[in-house]
Amino acid sequence: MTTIKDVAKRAGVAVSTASLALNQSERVSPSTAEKVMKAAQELQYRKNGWARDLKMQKTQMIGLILHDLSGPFYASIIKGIEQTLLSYGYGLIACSTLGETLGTAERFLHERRVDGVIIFSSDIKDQTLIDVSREDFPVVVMDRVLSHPYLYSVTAHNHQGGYQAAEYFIKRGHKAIGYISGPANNLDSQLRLKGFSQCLADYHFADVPTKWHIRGDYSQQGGYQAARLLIEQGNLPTGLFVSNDEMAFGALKAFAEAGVRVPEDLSVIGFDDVELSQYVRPSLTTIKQPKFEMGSLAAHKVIQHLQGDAPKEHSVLPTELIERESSV
Amino acid sequence: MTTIKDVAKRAGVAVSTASLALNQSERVSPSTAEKVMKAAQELQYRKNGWARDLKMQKTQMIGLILHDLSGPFYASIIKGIEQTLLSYGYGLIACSTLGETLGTAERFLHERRVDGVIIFSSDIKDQTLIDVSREDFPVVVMDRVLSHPYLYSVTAHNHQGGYQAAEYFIKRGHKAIGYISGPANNLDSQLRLKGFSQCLADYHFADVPTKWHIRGDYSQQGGYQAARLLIEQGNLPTGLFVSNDEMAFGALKAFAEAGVRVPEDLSVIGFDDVELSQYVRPSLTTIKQPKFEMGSLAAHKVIQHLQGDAPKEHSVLPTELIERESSV
DNA sequence: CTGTTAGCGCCTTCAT
DNA sequence: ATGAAGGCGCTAACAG
Repeated sequence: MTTIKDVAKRAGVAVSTASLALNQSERVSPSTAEKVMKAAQELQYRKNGWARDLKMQKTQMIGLILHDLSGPFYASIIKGIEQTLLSYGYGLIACSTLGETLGTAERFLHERRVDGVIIFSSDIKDQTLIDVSREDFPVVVMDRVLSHPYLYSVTAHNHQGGYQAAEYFIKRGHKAIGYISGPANNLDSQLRLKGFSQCLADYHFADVPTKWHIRGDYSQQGGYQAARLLIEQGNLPTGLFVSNDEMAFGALKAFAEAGVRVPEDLSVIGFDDVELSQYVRPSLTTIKQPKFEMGSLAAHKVIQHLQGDAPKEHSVLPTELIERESSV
Repeated sequence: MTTIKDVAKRAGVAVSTASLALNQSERVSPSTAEKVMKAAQELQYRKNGWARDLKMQKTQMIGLILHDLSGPFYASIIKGIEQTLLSYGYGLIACSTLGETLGTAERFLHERRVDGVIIFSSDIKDQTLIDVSREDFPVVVMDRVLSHPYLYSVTAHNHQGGYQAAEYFIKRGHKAIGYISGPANNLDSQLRLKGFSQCLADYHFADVPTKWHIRGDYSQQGGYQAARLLIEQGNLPTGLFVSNDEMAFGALKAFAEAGVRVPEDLSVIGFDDVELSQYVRPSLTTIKQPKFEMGSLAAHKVIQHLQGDAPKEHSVLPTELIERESSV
């Protein structure tokens, strides 16, 4: 392992000089600079980023903790985060909390390996986040709202989104309305349901009967199975709100297989507006979350905090119903 | 920023003792251990991961460099990598090469921030990989094949996959065959095309005429536009091979909109077997890459190398045609 | 069982 | 313009 020392020795200069040269400082003569560069080249020198960070007391990197690194839902959010971070000269490194053990995520959280983190994974407990956030380690959550110093949140207005879905059904004259919800421990899902029920109540409709309220897990398979359940009960609703697009895709598959026509027999509304929503057949009516903006805003908050600018604690971004072919 | 020194002082012990206690060593008496723990608690001590890594000369983390952190195609690969890494006690951190600047990716590559890397992004040049790989920094590429010490590769048998697609069309009696390829600089795409053409030649078919060979960019939009182009030419082929599933989704949308019936008027075959392929309508016939295995194998190679076990340099995994509704 | 000492690789005053 | 020395936070001999 060749270090800056080796480079200095080979170039015949002091370590400090080598350091300066390697960092393009002006304070070193062109000739020595060149010598150093040449030596570095010859020795295949690679700087050790962590040693530098240790000295500098910062990494210029923000950690992103996701439940599932590759969920389609995260796509735009990540882009939003990445772009904003980049514009401030920060890098993004991501990890997931998929495996039982929180491995890497823990290390980001507990070992000061990044300058701040953005979290979108309900696998991390509230208490952990509270414990871990501090003045020089801001935390932004995107899947819940937590009030604590150094802890910020950016979420979509899930309640509103649920409300919009219900209102759509009501205004279109649907009477028989069903709901496929997300994981029980998931706050987003709870809020969507709450908004949905609220709207039903506001319009003096009965709440969704339990036989039409199936719990899913936000996966395509889960949506498929939930829809199968609905189908096997006979007697389908005419409007079905599925609390995320992925499950909606699974549900659409199940309906297609069972010969249930969407939207003729059954209108389906999803949630998220994943890119693919417009590509499935029938294309999916859905509640859009402003994902790119959410990501961008989350990144802004981390950076602003790091720069001492005290950003707004909680931001809730509006949702929007996007009508496509799956509903009528 | 509270350090281990502060903890030691507060607990009234030496730094080394504190270190031992904090790392659950047996060599420290329960009573002192407790004192240390208590002090750490009170001071809200967080260990500094980099300092530890610096000392230990390893991070126990592998970097994953993707073109686009959230492409659906990566989903299974990431799971494969993650699971294997985990079983060896390694963590995974990922970054993308999306923004113009390779920012974080560069830092992984050049600054020894991880113990090894796995790469699936054609944004990184061959030469960079060659320069950067070394005995104590193994590199595994998944989007190309490179021969160099400390550089390993895991790919799907893209040539074979292309061949399978063509053979399917031929055996089903298709005479008019089209092709939507990927980005020009993409090796995978080139191989798929080559395999496809090879098969055509083997069966004494003419190669795909240029008017039916459209270049895409592996995105849904790209696939959509490519298909539009095909449609506007009038005169469609009866069999269309699209070199990845994402583009195929876009193409299916274009065909649906234009009233081209799939598979009655036109059979479509994709490539990858992304999870969603089975959920779109019509579900997509596609060439499956063993993504999970590929990821797992890539991870194994990094680890094996790190453990001094000299893994096989190149691995090419077989593809498989999965027939669904989009072809006949 | 615990403390002393010596770095890991790097950057940065402070001299020269 | 360059060099010497100190230290970031941590761990690991080596003594005691």
